[in-house]
Amino acid sequence: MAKYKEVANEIRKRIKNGTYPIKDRMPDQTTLSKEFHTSRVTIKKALDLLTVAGLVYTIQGSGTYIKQNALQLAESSIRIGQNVGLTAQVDESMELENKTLKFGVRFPTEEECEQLLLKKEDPVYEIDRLRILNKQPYSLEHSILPLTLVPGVTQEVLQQSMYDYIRNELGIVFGENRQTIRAAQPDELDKEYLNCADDEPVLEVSKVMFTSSGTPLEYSKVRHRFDMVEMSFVNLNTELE
Amino acid sequence: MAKYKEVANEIRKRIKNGTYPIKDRMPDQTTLSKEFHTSRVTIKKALDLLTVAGLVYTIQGSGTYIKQNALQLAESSIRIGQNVGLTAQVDESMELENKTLKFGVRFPTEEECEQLLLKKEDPVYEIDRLRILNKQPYSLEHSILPLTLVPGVTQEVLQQSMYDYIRNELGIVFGENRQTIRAAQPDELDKEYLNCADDEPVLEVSKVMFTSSGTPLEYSKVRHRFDMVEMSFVNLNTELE
DNA sequence: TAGTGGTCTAGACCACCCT
DNA sequence: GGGTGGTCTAGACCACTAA
Repeated sequence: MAKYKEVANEIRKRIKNGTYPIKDRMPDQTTLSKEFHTSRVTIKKALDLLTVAGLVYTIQGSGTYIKQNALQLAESSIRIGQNVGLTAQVDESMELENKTLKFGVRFPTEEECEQLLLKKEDPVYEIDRLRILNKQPYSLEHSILPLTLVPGVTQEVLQQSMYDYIRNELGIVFGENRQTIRAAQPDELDKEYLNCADDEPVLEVSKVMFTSSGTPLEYSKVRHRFDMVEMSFVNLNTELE
Repeated sequence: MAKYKEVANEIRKRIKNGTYPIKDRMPDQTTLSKEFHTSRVTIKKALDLLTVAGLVYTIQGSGTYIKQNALQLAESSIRIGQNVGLTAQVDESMELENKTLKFGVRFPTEEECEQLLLKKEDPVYEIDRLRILNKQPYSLEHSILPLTLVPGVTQEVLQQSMYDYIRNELGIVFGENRQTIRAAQPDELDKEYLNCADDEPVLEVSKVMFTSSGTPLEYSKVRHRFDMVEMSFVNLNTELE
């Protein structure tokens, strides 16, 4: 473990246990560098980590201060880049079932070419799955994946986790993803599989997943019953420049 | 402008204009430090910026590489922490009108106390506004703000921008915010003001806005017609650790 | 084994806040 | 003017990759 991460963790502990009281000013960087037997640059890198994590903030010429909501953050598992997820999380006690509705190969549509940076002749998998949580219909997932990037998909893979297969079997490292969320009226599939009445909407999440090298890997649209999920995230530093 | 930011901008330009081709390896850090007449540490800080921005990625022992989707990012205005917003952006040519439906003062509910870290005796403003875009009902906004933090709100402020008032008149610097998005069936207010039919859902966005020092400033719920908005964001580095 | 990125140091100078 | 954070340097060592 790098020293600046160790220092950051130690300071995080101190904030959590009250050694550095909320809203107080922290010891200055020079003092900290002496205490931790390290250079000031290393202290600065540690404090940068905590700043991005939302625990502290600095004012040049004044000092480093603890945020008032630091304790909430120290408790939770929110981390940089990891701050997006379905609130209705699936935990150990829940039973998740996959039902494959469609599994085929075809050429991509124009929209899919654009999203996945493909040519018209690059074949893709088209996969429709119904996710069932505790015997209740949970979501309808429509996924498009380039055949050349993600080869060897089988019915068995679809029953398990597609992402586990991509990560563990194919050795692909995930990078960023882009999502768009909207509310929508239920269509025929929603009514059939999610048991939506005419006036029961769905929350639709479109996502493009990229590898760490920036290659588009998957374009998916997931539809949820409106009463089954909500999406939460933290938006940092809206006042940059 | 700090030197590492200048270097980052120059490298960004080179990626954009093709000096460093997509998916190629960049010159190594030592070479770059000589070219820019600076230290390697400064080059590293510049590359860190570009990494967070999603333009490049590094593999220790191997090199620094350009991401395949770097060009899309270089074009767009997406920045760190700024990567969340309504897709239906309001630009200059659009006409935005505010209609105040309710403007009152009261004590907070239990939920509001929890979200805003208030005591039961701390009074709050309760504000309901209808936003009208190009003569079309756009959103219904319900806001709760602590009276002691945001004093002096007037009808005139509500007609203009509340955030401008908080920033410019009160000198408060915004920090992070937390949002939750869900789909919902229309209620009576939605039907009256957003012209929702019974089967036309709304997209509801709950938000808690914090100051830079981490004090909760505003708790709001905004409801949109399902066909007027969608929310987009970029989720970075899902594979940390 | 050679090349490359990751980290760390000690000291320096500057910009900014506060009194 | 004194204190504090932001930046920068030159050099060093380590960890990892790739051949």
